[in-house]
Amino acid sequence: MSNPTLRTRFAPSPTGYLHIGGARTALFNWLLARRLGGKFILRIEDTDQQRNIPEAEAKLMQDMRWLGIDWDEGPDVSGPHGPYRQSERLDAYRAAADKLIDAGLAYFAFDTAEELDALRKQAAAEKKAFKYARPNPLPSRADADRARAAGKPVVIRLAVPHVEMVVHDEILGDVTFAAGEVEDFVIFKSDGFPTYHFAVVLDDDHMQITHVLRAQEHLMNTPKHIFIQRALGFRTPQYAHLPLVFNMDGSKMSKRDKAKDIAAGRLPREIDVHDFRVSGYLPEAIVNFIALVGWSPGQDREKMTRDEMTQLFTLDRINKTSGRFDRDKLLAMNTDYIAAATPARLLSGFRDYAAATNSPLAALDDAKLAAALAACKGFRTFKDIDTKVGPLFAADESITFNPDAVAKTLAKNNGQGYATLEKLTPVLESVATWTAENLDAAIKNYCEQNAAKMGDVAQPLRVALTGNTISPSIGETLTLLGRDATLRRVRRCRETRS
RNA sequence: GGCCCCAUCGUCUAGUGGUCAGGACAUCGGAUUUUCGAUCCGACAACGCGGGUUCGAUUCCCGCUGGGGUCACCA
Repeated sequence: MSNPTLRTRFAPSPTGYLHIGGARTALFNWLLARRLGGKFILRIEDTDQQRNIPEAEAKLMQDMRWLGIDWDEGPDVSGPHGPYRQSERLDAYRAAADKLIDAGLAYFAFDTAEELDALRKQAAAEKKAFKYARPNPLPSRADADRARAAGKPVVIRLAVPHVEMVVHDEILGDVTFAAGEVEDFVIFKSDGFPTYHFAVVLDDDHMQITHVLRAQEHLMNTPKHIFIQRALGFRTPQYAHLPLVFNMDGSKMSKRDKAKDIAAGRLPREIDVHDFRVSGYLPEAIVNFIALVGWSPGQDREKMTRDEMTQLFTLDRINKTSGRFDRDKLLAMNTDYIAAATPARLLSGFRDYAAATNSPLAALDDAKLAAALAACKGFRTFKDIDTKVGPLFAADESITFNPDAVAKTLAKNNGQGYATLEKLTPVLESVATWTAENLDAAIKNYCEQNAAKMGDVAQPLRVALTGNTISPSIGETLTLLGRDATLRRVRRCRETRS
């Protein structure tokens, strides 16, 4: 079952990083294309001059590549149906609009924003739905020129036929809109740019898109798009509207959440793909997780490689129900992926993470880093590595002692912890070969001779060496730190006793 | 408010005209443990309500309720 003529696309507008919801839309389009041997196209929808952000396009592409979602045609790889940026296709949009005007299928309108606003308010006051009233006769080109000369805004509206419209949706089934539901909407803005509706339809036709998978919030736009297609004589692609994804509390996942979290003194939630990268997630875990929000291969399958998903993906297994983004489950999945990753993948994954952050471990060579990663068995994200072993590779002076940790492990019982450090120093100094095994053995031996529990020794040591109670197992910790630094830090810690 | 979509554990979901309604995450309990992770074992937990259709509905139909989306010269 393959379909080489199948073409899907992802068409983000360049307003920032790739949103996690957008990533899912991109993934589903990609999955379908890969499943059926079709093509996946990336197109940049930059018709809103106000909102475009220069860096955004590059970021979007970087995030997609990071997730492993690659495209066959796009702004940077070109292809037979370009250009793949809407701002570079203005002539085509204008020509099409002209054609519609000439055919009487679209017409000029000169209303100001204020006038429209007033009409809408009035309709609302009368509890009626506002529908733009088509003038009769339609304004001529001369009228448009006069309006322009008079400084009025000139837009083009589609003359929408008064007929029922049935949208065939691959996920939702047939959705019917009564005649008159769709008003004469704007297809060309007064700034000379097409609206989204007009541009998508022209682009999808031009790029021979056969399947449009997009978020369900576009469902109400679909009749508009089909009306444009009919006016232009285009065929209609297959539509599939994906269920929405929300926060756990049911609210929209928005970049604003981050600002809200910061304002509330919380750690900002991850919203963009890039945020998850910075938080230390593995892209394959993210891809697996987002695929499962709104889609399921059945048979209780959850863990899947990209290839497995590609084999299993079908439109008829996409759900209609909207979902919530369960970060706990993502974290658990990431933990599993990390546990299952090869040392080499962990290494490359961490390098990737470090490139996007200011990880204190960025400067380590591969051998050191691999050792650090191995010492942290059971970690959940790459960020955990930073907190767990970061202090071991920082300068001695940068170690600050957590007061709670000091109180609990060192100062308690008249400074028992400090006393332990003192007694332990010669033990450590006498370890002939500084390996995790030897150090563990020496410390265990010390515990036995002094009737101490492992925690009584390990915890004071941890605090002395890192300022905190978190580090790999004590032998690993000492090995990663090295003999000299260990003895230095123990001394330094005892000297700081207040 | 108009239009449209949706409805299985707290969450993501599997599933069937007759099932002990399954899995995963979370939660709770226990085990393990030198910290934080992690790991192991166990438990709790769902078919929104009301009508039909049917020998029998969680499953099919209708209504209700609830949730959501959308009503721009944004995409």
